Amino acid sequence: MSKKVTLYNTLTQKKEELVPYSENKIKMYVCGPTVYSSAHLGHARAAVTFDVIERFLTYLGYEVTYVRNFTDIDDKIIAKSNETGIPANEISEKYIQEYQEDMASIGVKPPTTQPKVTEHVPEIIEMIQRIIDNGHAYQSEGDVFFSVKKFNGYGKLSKRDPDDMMAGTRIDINEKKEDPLDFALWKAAKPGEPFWESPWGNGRPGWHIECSLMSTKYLGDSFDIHGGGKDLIFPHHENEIAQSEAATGKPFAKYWVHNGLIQINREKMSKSIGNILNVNEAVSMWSKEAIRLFFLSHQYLNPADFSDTTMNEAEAALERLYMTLKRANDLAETKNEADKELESSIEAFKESWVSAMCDDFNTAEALGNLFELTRAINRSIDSNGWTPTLKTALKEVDQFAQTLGILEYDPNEYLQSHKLEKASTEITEEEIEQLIEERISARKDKNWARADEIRDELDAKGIVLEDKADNTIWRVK
RNA sequence: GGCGGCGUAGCCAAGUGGUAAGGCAGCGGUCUGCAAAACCGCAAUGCCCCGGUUCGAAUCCGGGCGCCGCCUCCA
Repeated sequence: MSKKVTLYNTLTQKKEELVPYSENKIKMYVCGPTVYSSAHLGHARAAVTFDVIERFLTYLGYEVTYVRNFTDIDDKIIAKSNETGIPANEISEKYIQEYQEDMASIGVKPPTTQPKVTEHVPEIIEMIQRIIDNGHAYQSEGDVFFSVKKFNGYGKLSKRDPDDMMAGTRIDINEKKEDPLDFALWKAAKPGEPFWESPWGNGRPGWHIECSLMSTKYLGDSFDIHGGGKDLIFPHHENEIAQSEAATGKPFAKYWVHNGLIQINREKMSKSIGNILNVNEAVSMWSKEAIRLFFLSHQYLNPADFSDTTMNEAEAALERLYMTLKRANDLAETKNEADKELESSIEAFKESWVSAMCDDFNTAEALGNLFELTRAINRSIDSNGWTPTLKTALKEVDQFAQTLGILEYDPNEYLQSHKLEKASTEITEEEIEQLIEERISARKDKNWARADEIRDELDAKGIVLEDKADNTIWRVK
C-alpha cells in the first residue's frame, strides 16, 4: 500500500499504523446484533462505520474479509419467546430478515460472511472443551464458567483490574460460580428452553463465546480488526479476548475499533427513556443518504447527537451536493479547453480526502474537502461552463462518494421525485410541469404578476423554481 | 467509588505544537424583470476557566468547573 492508514486502537489507547498480519489482506470482524428486536440507529451507525471502513480499505487495494455475525440464540430471545409464545428461532429469523432489509435501506453493503450462532454450536462446544482442557474454565452442574482469575491479562481492553472489580459492584451472586467475576460459556437449559446436547448436558452457548468461535473460525486465531460499538468494550469484548486467547494460546485481534454511541436530543438512547429510534422509522423521515451523511459528518469515535435540527442540516448539506451535480449534469459537452484552476482543485481534493480517510477514517474532514471541491466546481461552471476538467472532477467526486456510499441517486431524481415522495404536498409532477408552462408564457408576455403568482403558489406547496437562461427547473424545498 | 471520553462561532463539526476546515443559519455584494441557485466578501483576536512548559498551544502539563458514557442487557 502506498498510503499508510492509522487507526485508534482501544487496546493500546493510541493511534497506530495499520499493519495487517498478511500483506494486502485485512481480516475484520464486527459484532452484529442480537436479533430480538428491530434495528435502531445505534446498529445503523456501527454498520455504516464499518461499511465505510471496508469500502475505503478496499479502495486502497486491500482484500478485505469482513465477518459480521448474528447472535440468534440468547437469553433475551428466549425471554421474548416466553412473553409472546412464538418459538425462539422464529423470532430470530424475523429480526435477521428485518436487519438485512434495514441495513440495505441505508446502503450498507453485506459483509463477506454473516454467520449465525445456531449454525456453529458443535464448534462452540469444541472450543469450550479446549478452554476447559487448558485449565481456564470449569463445569458447575450443567453450566460451564470461564475462570477470570486464571486468565492473566483480564481487563487489558477495558482497563479494569479484576481485583478492583470485586468490591462494591453489583455482580450477580451465583452459587454455581467459583468467583463472582466468572462468566458463562455454556448455560444449562431450563425446561422448555431451546437446547443443544453437550458433554455438560443440554444447554446453549453463553453470550461472548459465539464471537470468539466465529471470528477465529472465519479469520484465523489472530486477525487484524475487531470492531463494534463502544458499549461492547466491557464485558463483551473483554471476555472475547479472554476466551479466545485461553483457547488458542495466541493473541486475538490486533486492532480494536469502537464507534461512539448515538444520542437522541442529547440524551442516551435507551429503552427506559423510551427514545429508541428504529432504522425503519428514521428512513421514513429522512433520506437514507442524509442519515449516512449525518453519521459520516462525525468522526466515528465521537458521540453523535441525532435530532431534527442536526438531521435537517444533513439534508441541506446533501442537497447542496446534489444541486452542484445537477448543474454539472445539465451542461451539454462542448469543445471548451481544460480549466487549470479546477484541475488544481481536483488534485488538492484527491490528495486531501485520501489523507483524511487514512487518518483514522476521518470522514468528517474528508467531507469538508468535498465541499471545497464543490465550490470549485460551481466556480468553474460559472466562468467556463462545461469543460473536460469538469468531467474529471465529477469522476473524482464519484470515487469518494462511492467510498462513503452517498450520491448514488440521479440528481434530478433526488431533487424531484425522491423528495416529492417524502414531502407532504399533494401536487403531482404533471401539475408542476403544467404550471411551469403557463408561467413561461406569462413571462414571455412580461406578465410578471401572473408569473410571480404561479411561483408563490408552487412555493406554498414546497416547490422551488429556478429560472435559467432558456428554461425553468424545479425542485422540492 | 473505579475506568474512559467530551467542552471549538447562533447551531452542527474537523483540527493533538506553527498561528482556527467544512456544513446549516445570518449579513453585504455580483447575477436576475423580481426571485432562486451559484459565486465573492463579512462573521470565533480566539477554541470552558485559571496557572505552567515553549520562540510559539485549541493542541502538551497541573488545578478547577460543566456535561456524558461504561462498570448490569445494549451497536
